[in-house]
Amino acid sequence: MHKKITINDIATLAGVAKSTVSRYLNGGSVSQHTRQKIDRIVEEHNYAPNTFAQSLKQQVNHTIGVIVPRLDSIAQSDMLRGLDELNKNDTFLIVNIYQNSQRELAAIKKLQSQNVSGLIVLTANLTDDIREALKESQLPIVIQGQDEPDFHRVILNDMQAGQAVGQYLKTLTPKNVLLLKVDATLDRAVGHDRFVGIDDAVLGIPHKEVVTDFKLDVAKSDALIAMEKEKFDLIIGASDRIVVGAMQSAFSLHQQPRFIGFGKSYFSETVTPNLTSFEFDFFETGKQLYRLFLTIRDHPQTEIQRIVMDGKLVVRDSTDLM
Amino acid sequence: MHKKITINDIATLAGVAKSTVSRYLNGGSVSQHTRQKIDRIVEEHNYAPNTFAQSLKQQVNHTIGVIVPRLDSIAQSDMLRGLDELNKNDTFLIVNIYQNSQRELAAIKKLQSQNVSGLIVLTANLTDDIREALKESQLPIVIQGQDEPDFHRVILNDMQAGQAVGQYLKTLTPKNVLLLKVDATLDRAVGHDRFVGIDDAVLGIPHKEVVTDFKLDVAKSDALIAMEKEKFDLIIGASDRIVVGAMQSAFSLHQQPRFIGFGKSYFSETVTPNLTSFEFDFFETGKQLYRLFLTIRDHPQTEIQRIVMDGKLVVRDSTDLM
DNA sequence: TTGTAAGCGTTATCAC
DNA sequence: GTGATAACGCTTACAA
Repeated sequence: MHKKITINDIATLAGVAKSTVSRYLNGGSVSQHTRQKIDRIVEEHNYAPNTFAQSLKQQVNHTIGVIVPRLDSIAQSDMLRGLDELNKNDTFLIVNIYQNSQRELAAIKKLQSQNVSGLIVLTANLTDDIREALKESQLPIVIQGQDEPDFHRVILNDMQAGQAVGQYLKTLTPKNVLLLKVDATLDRAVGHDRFVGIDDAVLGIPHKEVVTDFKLDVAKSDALIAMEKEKFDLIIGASDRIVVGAMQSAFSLHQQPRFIGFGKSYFSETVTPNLTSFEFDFFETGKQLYRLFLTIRDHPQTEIQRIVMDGKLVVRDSTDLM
Repeated sequence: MHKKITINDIATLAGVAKSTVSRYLNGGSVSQHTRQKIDRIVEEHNYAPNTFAQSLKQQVNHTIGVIVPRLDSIAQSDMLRGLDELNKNDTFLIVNIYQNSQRELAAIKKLQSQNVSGLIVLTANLTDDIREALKESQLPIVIQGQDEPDFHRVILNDMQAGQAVGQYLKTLTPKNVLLLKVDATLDRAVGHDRFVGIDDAVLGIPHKEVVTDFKLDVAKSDALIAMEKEKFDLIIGASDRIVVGAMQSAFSLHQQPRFIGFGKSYFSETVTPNLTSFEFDFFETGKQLYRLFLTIRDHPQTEIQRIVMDGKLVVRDSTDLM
């Protein structure tokens, strides 16, 4: 209702100097008497400090830019939840760049011009431009995704993931395995690292490899083509979404192979049968990111940190039912 | 690398007054000569204005607080995408309140103290506290969700949704219908409005009503109990998630009823069979929200606006296949 | 075209 | 315990 009240207004209303009000607000020593007067006024007018003036004066602010590649993913929203979980005094300025590196570059620039006090980048793949822009920045920065040697980072142990799935695969004694991969040059962690252990495990087992795409439709039709030619009793996809595509193709072909996915998605427990999947704890990953960020913000000289998050295989009906 | 440079530094480096630099930056008249000098310096030092000082001076800023009830929902992320789509100069400060009204109240307070220039609230249900806090605020505010008469708002036409599903339902000539509702006192739009047309349509058709919960597990077990007692050939749920729960129960009972959901979710096209669902265009809803916000921000005296978004029934395999 | 100076709301220093 | 006063970086009359 009332116009925004300032420290100055309070001072005149209380008949004191603004510096006294400031002291009052910041817990300095104030006499009983003035304290009460100011108390009343602050209460009544619902005073809130002007954060711009504060930031300007104090030369610090508690806004952290968070760049996310997308929002419609459980991985991203869980990581954000992890950030929120540990947050006390910071404000996260979340920018969705819609998996577009142009937008990402623009976001970095814009966030810097907004004087954020640091950057948490959840995007996996840094282009040269972006890597450059981040390096030039004097801000504390933490990234999540690929294993970039020049940055403080929290990464997922995709190697371990592949090993675990490889081990498990053997216990299923499949007759013919279909591997749905993605282009390793676009996403090394997923396209390459995740499959090292699996490639090992399928040696000696009949199998076929198809390079497909993260999109559901593409994966679905690529899988369909492969499954029409020969029959598989185990299908492993580079991501849950890819596997769901394959499931739909299987359904339409009246086939019932077993399935293994990766990631942790909205799907694993809603598709039928529920999907066996190697899952990472993105919530915990978010917390680690924030901890790491605080560390390097408060100790700028810290040497480059690299935190690796392990995951675990969650066995559900898609490999268990039949 | 370099410490942050200010307008003052540029001025001394260029040997001019800082007001000249300011004029240069804001497109005022500057001579060829000085322009070039300043150009060089700005370029070289990668000058970016201090937004705090700017906002402090200009008494305006372009940060809009956006309160979302959750992030792991296609509805929310599509609305946010709608906001981004139309955005030119604003910065959205997104706060996830995790469907917790305590957090929501805190978020409103915090955003105000951060001097945002307005609020876009995507939460459906306002508690008295929150309604109060929003009313007291002198900021431009737009809400999405329930039909709150005192606020500028964009709402979904849940009445129309129910009518459309009711119409369609009749064409399916079901023998026995299961309606999975939610508590109307908690969410009137979903619990009540969505079912008006459906309740009409099932008059004269055998049917059963169960009040369940938005959570997948709860819906699943509530559906299971009902489905064990009698057999249904059509199941309608208040949300897609609820229907997915029912689908899983049907699967485990080896039943194959038809299904209709509401909302637009990550599930509709990943479950098998794909789900027939009444869908709203949340992307468009987000755009409308932003348009409405700009209108009321720029014309504070505008009378209360109410925008209604229609949706449409998308028929997929879950009612079509058998 | 350019410079001087005041002021945005806050904090901090330093006399009183 | 209190109150001038300067300063943070920027914009904006107004004067030169």
